[in-house]
Amino acid sequence: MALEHAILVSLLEKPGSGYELARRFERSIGYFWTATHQQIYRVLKRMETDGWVAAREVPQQGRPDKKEYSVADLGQAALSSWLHEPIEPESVRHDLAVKIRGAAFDDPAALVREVERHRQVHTDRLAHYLAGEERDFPGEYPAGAGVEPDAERELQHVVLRGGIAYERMMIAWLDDVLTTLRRFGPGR
Amino acid sequence: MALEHAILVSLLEKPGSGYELARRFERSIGYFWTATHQQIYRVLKRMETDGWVAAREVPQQGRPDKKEYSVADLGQAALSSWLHEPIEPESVRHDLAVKIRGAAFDDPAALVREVERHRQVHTDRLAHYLAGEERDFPGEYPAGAGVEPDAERELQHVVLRGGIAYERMMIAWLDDVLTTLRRFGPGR
DNA sequence: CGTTGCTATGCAACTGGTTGCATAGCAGGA
DNA sequence: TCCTGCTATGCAACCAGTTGCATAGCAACG
Repeated sequence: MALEHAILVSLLEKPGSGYELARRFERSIGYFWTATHQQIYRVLKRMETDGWVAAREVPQQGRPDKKEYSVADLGQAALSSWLHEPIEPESVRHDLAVKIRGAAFDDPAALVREVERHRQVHTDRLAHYLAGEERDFPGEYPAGAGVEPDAERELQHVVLRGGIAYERMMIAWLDDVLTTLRRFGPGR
Repeated sequence: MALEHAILVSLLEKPGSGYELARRFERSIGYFWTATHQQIYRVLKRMETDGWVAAREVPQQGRPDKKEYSVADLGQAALSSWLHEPIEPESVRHDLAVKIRGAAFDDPAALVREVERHRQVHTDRLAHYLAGEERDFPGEYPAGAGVEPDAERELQHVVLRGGIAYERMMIAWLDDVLTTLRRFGPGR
């Protein structure tokens, strides 16, 4: 399980409340790890009792108070030991691939719309990533010349580049899928 | 949930026992949908009581008997209706991306080995896919000239091409990650 | 003043997936 | 003969993740 660790990383990058974390999981972090707010609150509570994070009541004006969490020493240690133990390359789950192979026993042409919809989602995500890269990492080259560069920033960037590469690959593949599907007439 | 549907597709491609399905989920299907044998047996039993699949006792020589499952009409209908309803583009979970961003708060250089290990796994999978493509789809071109081509075969191929594209993308990205990681010295 | 909507947190029930363990047939080698 | 190993199936307990619902503060709008 890596939700705890994803939360630790996010809180190290910037402390925040459960609510704020949930919002981050809808955006940047959410592109490689998803979690609902219920899950986050539950895990956060467990992490607090385990001493991984410390909570601080923050009164706010114009909105309800919040509990701002930050990483405690135990949490830092837990993250560190997790980083040092090997993990298995993630197991993939592609519903769409199941559908595509299943379409052979139904109506291949009927999948075209669905695949086009997915393609649109990936195109949107790519545009969103590229905008984020433009905004947060302008004028940076993969092989920058600076001595001892900023690790946090560079590593965020390389993860983002991974997202970009993934979306580009998906779009190209979905085009391949569409070409293939369109070779079959309607009906079975 | 798509495990039921993945099983239906697999059984339509070729009927088989729970054990055989479990083995398939370790290979071809397993590359876009994972499942353990326990999960498969449990779901298979439910599918049988729901009338989605039919079981047939097959006595074997030299090994225990097996229950061979094949898809029933209700299962075919269930698959068809699933194929026609839209699904959300899958939520990704990349432990490695969490680790990479987390490495900024620990020791970036210590991740090099782990990333190299992952790169090796993806290289192996790519080789495995390419060998399978060579074996099962020799001398085929993306835009084949045949009229009314074999849907099952072509759709299996396009899914395989997706796997190949994914592995190539991952290898290239992991190289990018390694280059980035190596710019940081050991220790924090 | 009531409604809508955003921030902020949480419980309870359920479903899907994992892990550990158990059983049994049979083959082949030590 | 016993042990290892592969085929084949399954139970029980647990853990992670989802869904539905509930509450509450406060702002802005009509």
